[in-house]
Amino acid sequence: MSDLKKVLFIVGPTASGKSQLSYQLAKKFNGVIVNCDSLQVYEGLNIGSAKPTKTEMALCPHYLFGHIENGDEYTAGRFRSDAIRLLKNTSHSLYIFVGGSGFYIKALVDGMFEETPIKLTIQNEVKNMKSKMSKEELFQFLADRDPAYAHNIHVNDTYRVSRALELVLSLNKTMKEIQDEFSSKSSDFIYPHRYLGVNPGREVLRERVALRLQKMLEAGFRQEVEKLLQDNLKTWKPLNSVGYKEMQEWLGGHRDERDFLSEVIKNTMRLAKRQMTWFKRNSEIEWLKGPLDPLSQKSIDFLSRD
RNA sequence: GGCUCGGUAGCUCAGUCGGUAGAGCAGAGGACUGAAAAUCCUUGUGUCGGCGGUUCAAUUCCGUCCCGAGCCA
Repeated sequence: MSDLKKVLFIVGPTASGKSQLSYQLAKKFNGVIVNCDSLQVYEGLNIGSAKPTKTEMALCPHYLFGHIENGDEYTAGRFRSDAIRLLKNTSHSLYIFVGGSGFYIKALVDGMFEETPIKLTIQNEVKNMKSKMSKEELFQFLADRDPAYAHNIHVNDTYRVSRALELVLSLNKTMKEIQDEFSSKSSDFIYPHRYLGVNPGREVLRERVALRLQKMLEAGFRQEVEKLLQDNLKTWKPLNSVGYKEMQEWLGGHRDERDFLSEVIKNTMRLAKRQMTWFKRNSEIEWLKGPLDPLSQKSIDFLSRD
């Protein structure tokens, strides 16, 4: 019955007006909203992640928002399986995936290899190497086992070097072999889909980001982070993301309010840029300057047909 | 009004014993296969304040003017 279901992706940089567009389209074409943002999946990250409010969520069904407990780890792979399960197990005709996490969207549409749990011994081995070797030595160690993948990444990117080492040592295969093994299987993502992109341009975006940050503070962003810190989540990785990181520094007395504001705006703009780098590569995206721009006939046809 | 110190990239500044200049930050571009709002890479032409003078050659020396800061009247 999957042929009755279709998927619309609404992508674009943070604060571009994606949500607004998604609500208009959900209403007009009777769609449901699915989250495609790596932070909004967490239960306790509401204000700072710009998650839709309760009022907004009441407008139509929402999925994959806040379904992960604080302190838990989430990944692109889990997002992919959550999204596929959702598509299989529910029966709406239009799923509107909204969010700025390009990696998650790619994982969903293009697929990913099966999750491989990394044995504790290997985790420790890599951790150990990381602390004892220089990053050049660590990189060389990977390059000896997987020259092709090492060629793709940079010596300084110890995050990717370590991750690749864990996989290569666990499976005793190169990254390319691991990835190829996957591509020989067909993707589960079989639904007809289209992409709409919203990007108002840098200047407008900067204003929107600044305004949104003010609103976040008024809505209690400080208190949200204070509570997370009380719950002993200081080292939880999502709290290292834009806004949450700077808020911790402000609360800890390492910045004042002015400094906090300018730093968050700057880092949000950088995030927007990285998000756009991801989306520019996808030539299927139909770009709008704002949520009120008219859609192309092709998109309207896609959304209208049953 | 006099004296002193400054005026070099969007910002803060370095430098050239005369051969047209470079750092940090900001900005821009990019990569991305389980932290992705993360992680990482690449990227600096600017009337060296204006106008004259000396010189083969001036951002650099000299004169003068403009602007800023400070001190003295």
